[in-house]
Amino acid sequence: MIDEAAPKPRRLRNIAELAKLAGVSAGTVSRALAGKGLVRAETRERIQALAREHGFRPNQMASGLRTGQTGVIGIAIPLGHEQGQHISDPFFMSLLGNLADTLVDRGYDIILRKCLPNQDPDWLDRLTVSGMVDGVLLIGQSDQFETIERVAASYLPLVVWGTYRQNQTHCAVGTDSFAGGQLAANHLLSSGKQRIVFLGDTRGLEIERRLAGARAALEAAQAPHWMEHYAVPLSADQMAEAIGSALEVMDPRTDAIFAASDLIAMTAIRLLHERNRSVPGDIAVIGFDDLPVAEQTTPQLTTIKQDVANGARAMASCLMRRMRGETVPSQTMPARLILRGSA
Amino acid sequence: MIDEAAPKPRRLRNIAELAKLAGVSAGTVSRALAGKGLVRAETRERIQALAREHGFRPNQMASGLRTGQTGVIGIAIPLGHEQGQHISDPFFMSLLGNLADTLVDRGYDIILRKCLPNQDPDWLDRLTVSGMVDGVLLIGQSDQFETIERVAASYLPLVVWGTYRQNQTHCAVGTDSFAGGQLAANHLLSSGKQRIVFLGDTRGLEIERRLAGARAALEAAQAPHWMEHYAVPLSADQMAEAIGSALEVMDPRTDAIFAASDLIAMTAIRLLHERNRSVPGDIAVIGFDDLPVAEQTTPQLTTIKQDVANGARAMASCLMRRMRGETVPSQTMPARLILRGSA
DNA sequence: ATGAAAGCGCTAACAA
DNA sequence: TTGTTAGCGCTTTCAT
Repeated sequence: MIDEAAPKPRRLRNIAELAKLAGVSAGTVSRALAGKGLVRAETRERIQALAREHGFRPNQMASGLRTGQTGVIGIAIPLGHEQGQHISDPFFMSLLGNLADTLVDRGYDIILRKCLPNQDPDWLDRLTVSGMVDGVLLIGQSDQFETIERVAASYLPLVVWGTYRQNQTHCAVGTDSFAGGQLAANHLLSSGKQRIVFLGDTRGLEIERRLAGARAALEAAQAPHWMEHYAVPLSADQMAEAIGSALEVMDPRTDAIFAASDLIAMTAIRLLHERNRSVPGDIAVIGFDDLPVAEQTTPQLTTIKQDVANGARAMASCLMRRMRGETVPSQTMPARLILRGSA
Repeated sequence: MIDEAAPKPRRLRNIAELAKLAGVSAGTVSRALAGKGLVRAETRERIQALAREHGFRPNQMASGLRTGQTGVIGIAIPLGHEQGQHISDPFFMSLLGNLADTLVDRGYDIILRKCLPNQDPDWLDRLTVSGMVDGVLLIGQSDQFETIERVAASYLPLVVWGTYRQNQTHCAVGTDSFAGGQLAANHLLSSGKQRIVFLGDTRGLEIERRLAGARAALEAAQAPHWMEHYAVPLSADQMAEAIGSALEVMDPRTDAIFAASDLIAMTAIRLLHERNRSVPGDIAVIGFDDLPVAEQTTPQLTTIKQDVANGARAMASCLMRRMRGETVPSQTMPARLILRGSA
């Protein structure tokens, strides 16, 4: 049998080949595929049908190069002081998932990058000037405030999840950590707790604000009370150990723990159980984040909720506007107390 | 003051501008920046210093277009039958984190994409022929086995996390789900449990194999026993409801639950507690995945461990070899029983 | 409505 | 060792 009938659907390599097949010029194909109205409807549909049939899609690299737009947003997770090599923080993961959703809805692709500022001081520039992205989202400030400020001074389409400081250059979207800390401490105080231990690594700006908020609440309250503070790493394996030793070292009269994250809170609850200390009877535990798993613990976790869904949308919308050249101010999302069983 | 002293560090837009600044040609700059040995050491270092000083980096789009290599790997999460719009499954997230680590180590960037096959049958081709990626990793097969097979037939650099079926074309790396199911069921049987309920959506290939393995184990055992099966969605909000109603409907003599994931297991344990059924006394619960949180529940979760770290490394290494043109076979990672308190 | 041609920024073959 | 040049695949004036 002669292969005259076979349409020979060899993979089309570029617009020119499709153009030859359609008997038109490359320019026309480009216009047709872009769906612009500058092509006769009949021609456009014929070309689109042909493209579909051959599974052809214009090369995004070439089009990006030509137009100066890539259709890609870079999302970077800076791991400065954090010990672990892994992107493990479930809150960050949840934020990432929400960002992915909202960016996809807006037609953007995502380049995901884990950055290690200690090994590469240029981590942020590397992304912004790579030519691969139209804008950059940072999940967390880590301990890189200065670097972010420097880059933001000359690179507009950059939005960061984290804390806003007076007069900072870069656009930050984040939960009101200070208010969240106040909320947590006030709740503990109003349950009659007075001796609070804070568990978290305050080298992270947000964590530091949570502690500051709690301290402020204690000072505002007219009662005998105090607060201790122990640093706890974010990486899963070292966390339990650090919390365990904090539990050993801390004042035995401690009657409440304010954990900088739900993960820390959950681990603390487990370790307290192992030591036969009841929660919240002996020691109340309050977390931060309100991860989905906060409902799954026993007792269920009382915590300060960060609204990731709205946070992600806010970040995306700020970024879009900055990509258009607008200078958008930072934005703070409210923190909310979620009352469950642990405090 | 005249600005003669100011080095006027205007942003360099391309290699040509840097070349002019260095008094060499664009070609030389390109070679110098690539670190190749075809440039006099002194010249190379001078150029590199200049680039560093001005924060210049070659445009990756242009270089990608020219070389046909992008240095980017696409990671796609297909959500076919899954209801939720969100990339929420913590096991997938954990795999993603590990993949990110190992790919970064190999010098690759990652394009992350959430795919909705029901809304876009071309979801996979869109990524493979975009020209944006050197290879593609799929996190899960969802219900897209046929589509993956079709694409894999003509696109070599594709590796999928999931199940291997006899004679399949595409390269799959995954835990031995069948063996994992056997392991789980045999453990329950050996603890004297006989009436097992399986909780999970068997439209996912891996889930289906876990159930099949458990069934096989039951049949192999010479004992009176049976197994029921209830579908449970992956999305967090609907999961609890589905499990709750399963708990209502199921045979009251049920003495064990085999959950298709740790998340399902944790939710089941919580709901059982709420109904005053003790775990594992009244009902044993065994999970699947061994997420970090499996240690945090009360009681701690007995589960079947999937080795994500090695799984991610295996996927990456298979992909690299396929990108070099080798045809690499599928790979199955062993499942392991992790004994804790819940079963 | 369509074609021709220039050029986005880079790399690599070829020349010198 | 370095410079020159062609061209990766696309979009977009400018002509027609």
